[in-house]
Amino acid sequence: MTKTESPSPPSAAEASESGSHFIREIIENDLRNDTCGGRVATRFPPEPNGYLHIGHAKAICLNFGLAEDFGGACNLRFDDTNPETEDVEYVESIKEDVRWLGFDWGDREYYASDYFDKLYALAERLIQAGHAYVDSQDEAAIRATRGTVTEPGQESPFRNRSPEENLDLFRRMKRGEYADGEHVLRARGDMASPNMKMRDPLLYRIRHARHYRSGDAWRIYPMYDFAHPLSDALEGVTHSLCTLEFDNNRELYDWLVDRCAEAPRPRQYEFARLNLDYTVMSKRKLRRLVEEKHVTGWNDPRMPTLAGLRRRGVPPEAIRAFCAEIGVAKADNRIGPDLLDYAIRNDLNFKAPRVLCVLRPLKVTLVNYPPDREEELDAPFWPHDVPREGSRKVPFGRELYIDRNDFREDPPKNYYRLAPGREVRLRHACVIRCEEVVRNAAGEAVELRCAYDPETRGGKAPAGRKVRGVIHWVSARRAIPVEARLYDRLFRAADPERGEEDWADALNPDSLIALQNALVEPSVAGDPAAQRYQFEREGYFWRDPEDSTPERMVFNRIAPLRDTWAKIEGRAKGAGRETTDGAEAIRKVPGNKSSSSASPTLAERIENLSGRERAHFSVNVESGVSSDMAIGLAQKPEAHDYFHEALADYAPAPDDAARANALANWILNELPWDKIAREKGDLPLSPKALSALVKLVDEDIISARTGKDVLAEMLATGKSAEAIVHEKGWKQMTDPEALRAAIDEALAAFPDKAAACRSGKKGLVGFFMGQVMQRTGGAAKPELVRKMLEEQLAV
RNA sequence: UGCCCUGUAGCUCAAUUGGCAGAGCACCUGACUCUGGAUCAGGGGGUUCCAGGUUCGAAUCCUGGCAGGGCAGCCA
Repeated sequence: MTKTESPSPPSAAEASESGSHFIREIIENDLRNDTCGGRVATRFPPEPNGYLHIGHAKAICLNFGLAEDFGGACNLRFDDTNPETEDVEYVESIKEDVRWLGFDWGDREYYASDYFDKLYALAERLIQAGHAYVDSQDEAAIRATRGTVTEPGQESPFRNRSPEENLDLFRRMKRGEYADGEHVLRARGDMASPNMKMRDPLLYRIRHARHYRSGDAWRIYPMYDFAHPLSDALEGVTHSLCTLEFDNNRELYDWLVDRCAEAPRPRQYEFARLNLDYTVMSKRKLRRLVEEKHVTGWNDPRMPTLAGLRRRGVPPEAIRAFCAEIGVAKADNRIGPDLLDYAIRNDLNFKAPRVLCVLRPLKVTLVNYPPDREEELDAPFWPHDVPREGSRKVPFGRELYIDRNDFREDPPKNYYRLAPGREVRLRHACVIRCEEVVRNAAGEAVELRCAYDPETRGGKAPAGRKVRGVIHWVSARRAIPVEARLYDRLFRAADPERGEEDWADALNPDSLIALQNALVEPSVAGDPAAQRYQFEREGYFWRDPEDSTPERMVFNRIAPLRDTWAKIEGRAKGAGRETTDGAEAIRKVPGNKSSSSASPTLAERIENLSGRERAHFSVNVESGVSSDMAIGLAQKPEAHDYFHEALADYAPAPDDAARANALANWILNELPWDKIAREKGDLPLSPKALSALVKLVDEDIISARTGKDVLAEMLATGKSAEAIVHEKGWKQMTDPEALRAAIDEALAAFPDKAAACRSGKKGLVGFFMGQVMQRTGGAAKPELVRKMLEEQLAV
């Protein structure tokens, strides 16, 4: 028999684990352009002050996955720069979790605390270069002078100390001559920067505290913003991936790397962290759940920690598949628990042998079965559609147990399990009919007296006999009593962190249901502790690694099975079983996407112009451009000047409104102002050169589309429009004969699409436009092509 | 109210960089079945946040708005 788990399910193993996303694209680009030293080095940088959770798994899969995909390596680096919160306990748990997920950091296990000497030396260099200073203001003063998000800060009175004095003070800080908080080392940034992170950020603080690794060697400790980028540089990391909230820190990251590291330098990229519905993910909140005993510990099976998921029985492969499934992007996201369940089931379906376990027993006596008789039925471990072999013997006798849920006194419509007078099949056994219900004083069913049909044993069904329901069961005499723990979402609200009312109030009181009287078939008795099963029709289970003993087995439900009956029934009752009440509503609130607030009218926009802009606006209107564009030009002084220079050059008809508009269009819409501003550069194109280009378009020498290509070429090479058009032979094609040929060619190449288009799929005209433009190297006159295409395709 | 990031199907993401708006999950229907599981086949779902503009053609470019998130720890 093959009961052991196979390494990977066929479906999940194929897909590239880290998917395709913007970071992968960046890396591919860097490799192509050789901007990262021809290699890829990443790192996973946890702070050892808490347990890893499934959100970290996303980061781990990303960093290790990318490194592996590109033949690079991923370091495990502990970002341990805060002695007051960190501990080896966490280091150990983190290492265990990463290993468990299946990643190997080889000998690249690093600690920021191991870099303290090097970091200190870099700090001294920064001081000597005048880039950092010792500030002796107290904490409150520093906070008060930092300004706010809308107001600039003020410079510290200590900001202009000499490098010598700074160095002396810093060294004395290091020697421990000062108390906590007396001085700090700050970067000389810009107290007026719109980015708060650049307002002379703190680099070092005094902390008379014992560090779990460096002991009492240091009295000063670097801040994250200092240690992190420089640790990356020290390790030769090329791509430093972190979550979105560090976006603002990137400017500082670059500032430090620019001053302290050589090429190839690391670069930081940010992605959105994972948010899971019905749970919390921040370390502080998780810690609170533990400390207030809402859960039994960091590894409580309900926790989203990797330790919790592991204890629940979730296979690491399922978590990796889940991470691949959710992707990597920059948009905030919330993921429903169904996706994780899906990943777990998908994995376990191929790994977990099926056995029978009755969760809520209800006695069944087979009245026509001999009291002393007992037999062993052969039952395969795997369903027909899982290509694995193996079976076990299941004891069968006169007295059995079935699940209470599989019997209804008063069955609803479409219920096809057991009910008075009804038949079901016992899985792997035979068909029984419920003849009599025995009740206790309260009127509850305590036993069903049933008749079994010997003709139906071993899966045989006498001709014409159709029994829809199949239920699971165990032998009363031979089944093993066990505890089964059913886990559900920890919170009732989809996003418990949202809203100010105490999130602990949203806890789900039924997140753990411990069934003390469950009964499992005896075949599981000798199995290894890590064996996972599917309890048929119930879900995936394994032994709780903490509480299960051979004498008293305790099973955790890893994930339930999909339950379409529950869905049908829930629908019939109107309300679902669970927590959909307020949860769905809460989920929807933030979305409120459509907002149809009107944008300002033209008049209002003109009204809002400053005096100077208004003057420009008038000039523009006079030169013939539309009000809309006149405003646009007026609001962008560079563009305004550029326009008028170009227009002057575009004579001989300066009063020609069409020409002025064309020019304004090009200047406003096509010139890369954004990029110019970003790179603080000049436009590498004279107004005269542009007006020459516009002239070519106006005179129909080239199409507008080609014009854009020409513009790109001009910006790249600095050549004139005429030269480029001449060189590339980009003159516009207007000859109907030639166009006809290109169109026919395109239509012939995609006959099915042409047919689809003729029969009404209008969108395909665009497709054929693209084809023709491609075939003519972009030279065809588009208006003409479209007209001809539309005629030909009769749309 | 300053700066930054982000808005594509119910959810998570694509869309070869301006040329047919797609996939997985979820949902619905059917088939199969000794698991109401799995599998298979099919289906519904879209104002690509909004409004303008450029273009033969815009999810993609431009302008203006709206919404959500982040930033004012001597945390990371």
